[in-house]
Amino acid sequence: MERSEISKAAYLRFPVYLRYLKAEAAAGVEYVSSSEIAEDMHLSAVCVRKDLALVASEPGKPRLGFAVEKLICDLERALGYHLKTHACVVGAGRLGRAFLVYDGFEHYGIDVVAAFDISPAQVGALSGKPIYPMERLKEIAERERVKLGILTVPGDAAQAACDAMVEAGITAILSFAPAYVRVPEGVTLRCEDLAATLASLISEAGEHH
Amino acid sequence: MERSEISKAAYLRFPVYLRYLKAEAAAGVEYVSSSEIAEDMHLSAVCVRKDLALVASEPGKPRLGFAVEKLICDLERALGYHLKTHACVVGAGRLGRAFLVYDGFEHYGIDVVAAFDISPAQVGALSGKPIYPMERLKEIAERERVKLGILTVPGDAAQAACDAMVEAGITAILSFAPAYVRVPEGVTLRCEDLAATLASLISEAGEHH
DNA sequence: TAGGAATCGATAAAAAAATATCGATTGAGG
DNA sequence: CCTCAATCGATATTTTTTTATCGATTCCTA
Repeated sequence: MERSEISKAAYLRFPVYLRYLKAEAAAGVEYVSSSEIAEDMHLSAVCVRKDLALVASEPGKPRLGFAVEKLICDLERALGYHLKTHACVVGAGRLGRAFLVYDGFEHYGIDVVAAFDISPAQVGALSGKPIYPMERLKEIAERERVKLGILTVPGDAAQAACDAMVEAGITAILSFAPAYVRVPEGVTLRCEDLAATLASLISEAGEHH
Repeated sequence: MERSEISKAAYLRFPVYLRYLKAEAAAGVEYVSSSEIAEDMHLSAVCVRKDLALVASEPGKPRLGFAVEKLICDLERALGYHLKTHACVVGAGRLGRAFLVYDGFEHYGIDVVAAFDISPAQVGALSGKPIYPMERLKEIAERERVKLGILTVPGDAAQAACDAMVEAGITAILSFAPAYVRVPEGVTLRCEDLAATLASLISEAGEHH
């Protein structure tokens, strides 16, 4: 993949550019310059130019800037949104069910096909998406070629659930469980600590004087 | 605040250390060395030592390492979890309601006091937490000294809701709305694009060969 | 049609962060 | 009680990321 040349930090900015550009496109803007983007997004213009140079399929035009629609396509391609991936939710609590029925994933090439829960009370379906008992995780995940798992169980159940996901062949896990979990080599784990994110936001805001 | 000397990247690692240490503490471990942490967390030992040196109130002991309990306290203090902050949820959909009743925030010094929604159908309460109509946002936020807002509305309502939050005196916003929103100077905004996070996870995992 | 203003992209410099190296310290084992 | 092995913390180096500078390009306007 040629993306290895793209810096990690830049990669994290891409989704933000994408949203910005979509907002501009919706407003009827055809061309946008690095300087404009930089100003609106509170970034340095040079940084924006460098980032865009990494993904833009055709160079920006002096005096005009970049074609918005074109840039959106380039970004989506660079981000891999044109690829289709099956995902599942493990832990059908409030948060898990929110993910299960959230319809915003499809634009990103992600299809949440099912949820799993250890409690029989949760088993059933929600908005047409099935909720299975945990025992069927491996069977369904293999059948549906699920490679991505969203972990939304209580902290004390996190490690066991995580192990089950790995066992089921899931290779990328996004965990919202408030616990430290280990995964074997070859499995990508990202932990989203919502409370910690909030807390860091507070201290960031506190620095604004 | 003396935290300005702490690197941004290190600050992001602190919550992960904290979780790890709590897991160790729960397992009865009293002392832990940088090398152990590094190995378990897939980091460089030097990096861990440097990070811990930033927060540890007393130096680590050669041959033993750091006192786990002590380190937990130091990290929590550095992260500001001992301060109390009031937060509110704007948008009482599935995701918003999940945040409203989530009981994991208190350990981080965050108290979610209420939710707001534009739809009268959502108004009421959930697990003792009130859900008010949007019109009362300013009144309640000011009364309860709410400085932190969690934005969980549909994309097309995001900017308006965000403006209302700013108007109500909220200075830090964590947005889960799939849209690009602008905030005035002095307001801290963090966007959590769940779908984009998932998508980035996929491509990260895809690089593992 | 020609000048000018603003943008681009490339190269270079600066800043930040991660990693490596090394002597000093200290608890454990003989 | 003394040696050994492992850890710490500090300094130095490398790598990564961001910011600055500058000539070339090209679209708008007169």
